[in-house]
Amino acid sequence: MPRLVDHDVRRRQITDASRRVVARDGLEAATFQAVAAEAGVSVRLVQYYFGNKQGLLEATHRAVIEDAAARFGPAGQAEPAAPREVLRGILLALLPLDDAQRADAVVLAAFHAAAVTRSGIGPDALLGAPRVLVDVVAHQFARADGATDGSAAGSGRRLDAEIVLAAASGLTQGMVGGHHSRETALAVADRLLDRVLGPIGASS
Amino acid sequence: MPRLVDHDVRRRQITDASRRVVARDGLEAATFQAVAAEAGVSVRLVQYYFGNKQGLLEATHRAVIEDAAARFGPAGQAEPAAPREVLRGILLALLPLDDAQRADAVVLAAFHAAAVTRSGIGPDALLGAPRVLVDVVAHQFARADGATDGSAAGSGRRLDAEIVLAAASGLTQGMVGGHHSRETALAVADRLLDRVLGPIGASS
DNA sequence: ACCAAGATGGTACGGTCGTATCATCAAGCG
DNA sequence: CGCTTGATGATACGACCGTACCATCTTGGT
Repeated sequence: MPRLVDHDVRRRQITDASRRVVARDGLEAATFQAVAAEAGVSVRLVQYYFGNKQGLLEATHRAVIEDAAARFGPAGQAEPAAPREVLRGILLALLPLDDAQRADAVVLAAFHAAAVTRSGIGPDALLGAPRVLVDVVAHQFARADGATDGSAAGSGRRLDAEIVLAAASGLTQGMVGGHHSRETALAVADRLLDRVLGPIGASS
Repeated sequence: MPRLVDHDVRRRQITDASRRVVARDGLEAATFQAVAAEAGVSVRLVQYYFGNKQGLLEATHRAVIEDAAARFGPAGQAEPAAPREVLRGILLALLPLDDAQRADAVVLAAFHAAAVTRSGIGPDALLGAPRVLVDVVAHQFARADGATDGSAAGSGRRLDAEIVLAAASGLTQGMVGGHHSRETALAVADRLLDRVLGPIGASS
């Protein structure tokens, strides 16, 4: 046939450009023309690969989420790591500590804001994915409590897991908003682990 | 002079309509025509009172923030309330527990997402206002610790205050995203107070 | 060699949005 | 009573956006 090209790599090239545009100028700036210019291709090409704007936006959204999920792949290291270190690793993977993660956080915030309104973005089933982290975090709490089997730790530990995840979310928001530096965010994260894993080195 | 009309009430009427539009359909749907139709006035009127779109958006933003700030006005009750109750009151004022607060939270999230990008919304000095709550919360921790004077409590308590505020922010995000119901959010909030105010009724 | 089909470019069209301009109405004051 | 001025309505204009359509080039199979 004709000039065969790797569609996946082309799509990736375009969604990367789309992510940069959204992170820099917001979701409403992610127009066909802006994305095409950022990717160095023609408008027609973007249209060719993603059909319409919703397709482009959904693919962009999915790309960001998949990247974020991939950050937890190698996190499942040798289990014998101390629960506190595992939790700390999750926190570090959640927080926008470098520029790439910060950009992703901005893009996710934009999609999240769009998803809760009827603005064309779907009910955002993907963004609910971090919900599975509740189980992972609660499991680490159970390990810290010395529970033999995996589950059946009191529901309080599930609440603690929710606290950790909510704080991570709020901390992320504070970091992209410029209210928290990397240093203060890490200090808060460590303090959070202190507070939620028994009172070992408690108080000021 | 001519038909004198209360400009403040007219502006309020229009910003209220703008808030409804943003909460329902997102920030990019807050067009002159949509806001005018929602408020039941002509497009020219909106333009007359706010000049250009940035003026309308800034006024809308400010209106939401002022409403949120007003929610903390009557909160300064008789100081002798127990620190935990004061903190709980702050949490309840922060969380979107009714529909109006939920709508405000959605609008604030939309503005926040727009503010971190170069999408016309200013550097969002207003949204940083909740930062003063850090002092208030830290002060309650100092009271709970039995510090005689107001300040000078260890910096650890400031970190605890950051934890509480970050968790409130993340919890808000989880509620508008549909991941938390009112009940589970309140349960997490209470558990958070347990965790951060000494280990009184600790563990599961 | 050539042609079918995939990949890409160019461009036109309808719609909407922000804004500016022109026109009209209403009311208080001299 | 009429005029000045504030408040409101109607509309026009230029820009941009999403999308559809038409044209062109490229390449692999026969």
